[in-house]
Amino acid sequence: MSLTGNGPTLRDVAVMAAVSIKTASRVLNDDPAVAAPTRAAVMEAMRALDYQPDPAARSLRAGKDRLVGVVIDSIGDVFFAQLVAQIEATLDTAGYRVLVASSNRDPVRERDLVQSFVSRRCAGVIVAPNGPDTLADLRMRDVPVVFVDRAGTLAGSQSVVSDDVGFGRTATSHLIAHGHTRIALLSDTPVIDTTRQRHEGFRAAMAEAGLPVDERLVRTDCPGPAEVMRVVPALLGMDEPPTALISTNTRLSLGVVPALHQRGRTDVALVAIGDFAMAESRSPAVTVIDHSPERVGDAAAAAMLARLAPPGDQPSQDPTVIVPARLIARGSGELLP
Amino acid sequence: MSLTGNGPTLRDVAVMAAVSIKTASRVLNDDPAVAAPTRAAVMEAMRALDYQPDPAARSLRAGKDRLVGVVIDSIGDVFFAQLVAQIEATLDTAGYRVLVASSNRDPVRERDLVQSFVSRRCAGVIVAPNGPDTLADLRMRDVPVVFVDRAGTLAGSQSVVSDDVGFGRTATSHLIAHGHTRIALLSDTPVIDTTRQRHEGFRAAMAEAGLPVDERLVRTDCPGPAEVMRVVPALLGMDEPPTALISTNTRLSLGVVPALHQRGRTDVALVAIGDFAMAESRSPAVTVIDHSPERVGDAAAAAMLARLAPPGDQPSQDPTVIVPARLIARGSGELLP
DNA sequence: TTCGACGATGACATCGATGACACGAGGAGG
DNA sequence: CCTCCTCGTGTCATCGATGTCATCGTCGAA
Repeated sequence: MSLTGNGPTLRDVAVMAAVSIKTASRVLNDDPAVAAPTRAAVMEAMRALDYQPDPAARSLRAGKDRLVGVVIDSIGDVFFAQLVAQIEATLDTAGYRVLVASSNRDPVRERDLVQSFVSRRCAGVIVAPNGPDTLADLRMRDVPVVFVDRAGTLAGSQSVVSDDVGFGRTATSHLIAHGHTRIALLSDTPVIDTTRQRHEGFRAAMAEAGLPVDERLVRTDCPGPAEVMRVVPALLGMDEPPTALISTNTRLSLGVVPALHQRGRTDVALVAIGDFAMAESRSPAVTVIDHSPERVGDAAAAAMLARLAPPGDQPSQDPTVIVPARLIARGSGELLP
Repeated sequence: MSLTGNGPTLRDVAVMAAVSIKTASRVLNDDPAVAAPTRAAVMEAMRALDYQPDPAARSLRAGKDRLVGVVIDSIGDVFFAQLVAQIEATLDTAGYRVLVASSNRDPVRERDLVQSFVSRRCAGVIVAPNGPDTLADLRMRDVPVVFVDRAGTLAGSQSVVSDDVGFGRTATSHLIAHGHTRIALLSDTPVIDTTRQRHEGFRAAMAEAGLPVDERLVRTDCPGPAEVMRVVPALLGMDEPPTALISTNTRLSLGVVPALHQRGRTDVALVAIGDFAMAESRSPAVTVIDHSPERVGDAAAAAMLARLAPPGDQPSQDPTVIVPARLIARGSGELLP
């Protein structure tokens, strides 16, 4: 009597087909060394019993499971939700299942989650890292790791990131091209890799144009929409207020847009990094830099599948894949000072 | 030599502590029948080796895994993303991991996913069902099922849904109270349970007010924002156009709002079912009925944990938990005809 | 005719952990 | 002083599948 009350096992299939368990297992694994009639009998039995292999047993014996762990900041964040959706879709075609967990930006939790995924025999792990070397010293059992959104450091791993420097640079030079010289940058802490790089792009573009950076306009104290709604009025109330704003991520845009709206400031130029729902239907419509979660997710999943493929046809990829920037001009970024 | 190159096993711990594997296992499972010094020695060994139990082996032997499968329409959908985030957070406190998969509204895929989760020995499954009886005839092994968002039918299961009839009724009577009599309902197909119930609430409110329902204003042909953007102008172009709109879900609101905006129609009343980012910062701000994914998710996870608790302290809950409606008046729903 | 090769299949151990049950030591009760 | 019981612990089988190696025909080559 089965403890689990579970469905039929390979043993049941074997009995019904009058072969040994091993032979049934061979059929299950497409082992060519099975005579055609035998194979047919086994397959028939599997169908008749509606047999389904037990992943736990397989995983235990084989040491691998068709499972990919995904650790991101939060599954509730729109960007990551769409990222995961795409990862799931791409991996699904290869028969992999997705285990998700939110790190809440906590490097320790991130580490623990990855370790637990590895212990769980995940075939691979996709991680949005919170800082450098978060995964150092883990017993990785050669489980392939792909970092997304932010580059990670780990021997043999691969990163799929966006062109964050390009994001910052493109947004900035777009505004400069429209005559702006006092440009404010709204961002969370530059501890985050992507944030730092967007800053870098901003400064590079300013330098290239020979413009000075007023540090009072570089705000790194905006973790979320609530803070932004306080910071924007403060900026606009300065003696020499900025004529243009750059919102460095979608979460912040969700604060910048209402803040401007509340004050009826349709004259302040704005470029948002990361597209968002209804950006098109504002007045003016919001110019954004498309930070497509789908493209990043698809690239990450593809990279993972490549590493999961049987060794030999390893495409030996670049250690870092960069998804490029794309500016979508809609009006708010084209306002003149 | 281990096939997996994995970390230490219980055997290693046992050897180091100079006890049998079984005793080590007892310590691991908090079996009281272990002498204090022995327990201490084993724990010390576990710490020293940084031992981590193998979920696959446990799951195989015990027939259960600390994993809860979640099957929703799409993890990319904001509503479900937040729902899952909350589920994850609540389950995490009890040490459960989340396995997610998107059904894409396909009942067959939904069925397969649930079956695969059950075969995988998930301790429980949370499902947003796509139609009645989608899970009939599955070998469920007594795995508890909790349906979310839409009620499901399955012996012994539980549903956590929103008060969808109430959503429809509240939205409608709110508009009626502000003098509207020609109210258009924008929705996707009433095959979806929640949609049907919102319709029901709409008709009930109309009937209670003694108002006739003009069937031309009841649009069930809006699967997404794109269609809505065609339908809204068509409605407003009628001989006797509606003076108020009800958007029955967030996805549609993302089309209704731009559609009205494009035409500068700030005079049309609107109540949206489901809150969304920046609903507050429109002109007029959008009156919504808060369809809080967090509350639904938390209730679902709590219900699951209750069923997962050791039998005996089963709180014998209601088969259906209903999260109530809450209208947030912001302006657009209070416009007069 | 005999032997080696090969094709098809099965017996058995194994992955890491837990359940059933047995066993030895020591204390209580007759 | 001898049972009987309890406590702490160990032995063995088991969960469901797969790797290793043995076995048994059968057929072609010497």
